[in-house]
Amino acid sequence: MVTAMTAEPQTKILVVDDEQMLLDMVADALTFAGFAVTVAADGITALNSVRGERPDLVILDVNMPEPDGFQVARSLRATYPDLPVLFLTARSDIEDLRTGFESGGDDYLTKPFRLEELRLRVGALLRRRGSAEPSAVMRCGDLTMNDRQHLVMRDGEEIELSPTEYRLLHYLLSNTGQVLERPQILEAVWGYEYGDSVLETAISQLRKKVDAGRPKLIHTVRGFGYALRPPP
Amino acid sequence: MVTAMTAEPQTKILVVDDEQMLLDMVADALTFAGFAVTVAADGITALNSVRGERPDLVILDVNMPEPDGFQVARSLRATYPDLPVLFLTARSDIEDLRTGFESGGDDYLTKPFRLEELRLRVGALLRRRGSAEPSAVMRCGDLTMNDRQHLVMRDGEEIELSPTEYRLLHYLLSNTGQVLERPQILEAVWGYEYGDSVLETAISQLRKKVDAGRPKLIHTVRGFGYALRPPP
DNA sequence: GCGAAACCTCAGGGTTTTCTCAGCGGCCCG
DNA sequence: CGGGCCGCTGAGAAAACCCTGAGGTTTCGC
Repeated sequence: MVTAMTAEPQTKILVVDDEQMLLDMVADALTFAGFAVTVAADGITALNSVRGERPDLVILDVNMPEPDGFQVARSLRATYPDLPVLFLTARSDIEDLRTGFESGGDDYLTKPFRLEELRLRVGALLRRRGSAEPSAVMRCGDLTMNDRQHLVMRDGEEIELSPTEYRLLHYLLSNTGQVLERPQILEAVWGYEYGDSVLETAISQLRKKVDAGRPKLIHTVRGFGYALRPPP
Repeated sequence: MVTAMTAEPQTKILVVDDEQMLLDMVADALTFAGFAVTVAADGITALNSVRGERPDLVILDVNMPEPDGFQVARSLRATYPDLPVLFLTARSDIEDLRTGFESGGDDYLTKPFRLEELRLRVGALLRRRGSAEPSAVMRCGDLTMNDRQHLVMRDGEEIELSPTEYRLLHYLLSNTGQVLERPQILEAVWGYEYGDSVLETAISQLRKKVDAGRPKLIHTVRGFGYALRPPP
């Protein structure tokens, strides 16, 4: 791997677009502006790339096959609530705009756009985010999750989780104390179009691993949803 | 009659523009969207207003006499680095855009724009800031309800409620002091097509848990309905 | 390709919650 | 003072809600 030898921790940006030409253009412009740019041509690749690369910002084309930009954003939002997302789209439809912001986007740029404007908006988003970087370890009682190392521990013992279980717990942890309604969780962790049973099964599994014997952290709030709460 | 969605402890927005008509339009739209809106017609007034009102977000027209939008923004940035700023402008000049972001703006919208888009962008900025976080605690005397945590307490003690009881109390609390007629409550909590008996039973249950021994909060208004009132 | 792990669906069963109903008691007005 | 309306409350049946295990399919690693 011959990537940058700069000692300076470069800001990483992931650009996702299935249109090769646009992808190149955007990537070049941002690279020229001094960012470390990674690219992905589809949603799945993008999600994997985020997991691996840990970019500081993601630029998403809305109009893609498979998981479109919105779906990718929702998925990201579940696991990385603080990761800024900027949408690119050809349609300037107000409906799209709404969908974009509702799936957790931070900015929205319609094609054709000036590369300069993109650069400026990226700058504004990054400036904001810089100030509020929390530690990567989340906690609730004696349960901890180190997201960088992908390590979950309860009372000193490591807990092994499947990907879905991990994402679910991550979502619960990043909203500790709050009661989360089922559709909300489903949307964040699965990305909609699933029934409640999926959630219930996952919760059941998760409890077996997390709340085994020990005091309960995962609480059912009948009629509403679930909540992660410390014991006292 | 609009049957309001949620009564958030309102988020405050300051709108600054020297064009009266536009100012009104924007202010109205945001008020309708549920924000507490303050207005200012010039930069100086705006700066004073920020000091006094502590808004959660500022919308600035760029093109104003005296201190223009950019100058106001720079001024604000010095004292309130975390206060999000959104620019409005007639010129879509790239130079302006640059100046805007460089003076600390967080977003930039060129006229003409759709009010809906403004609303969405405002939402996105607030979400980031965490300001959209409604403290979400309602109160009546020594009774409190934290809606996010689904936690109801009276005089320091936790009270456990069933879903219906919770929804009912939530509705009463968000209309504290008012006399609510039965059909109104039924529609809000049950969604009609039920008889009065259902309400009466629920009220009865609720009283047992909320007004146990202590001074009455839930009052019957004979011939009309019910009201939640703090003791004198 | 093969096997294992992960995932979704589905149905059975235990609990809690909610609705209905009917009797009781108090308030208002004649 | 008494009748009639209105609202309160308890009990039981019905419904809703949630948990869990099993089975079949897809995904992933080797």
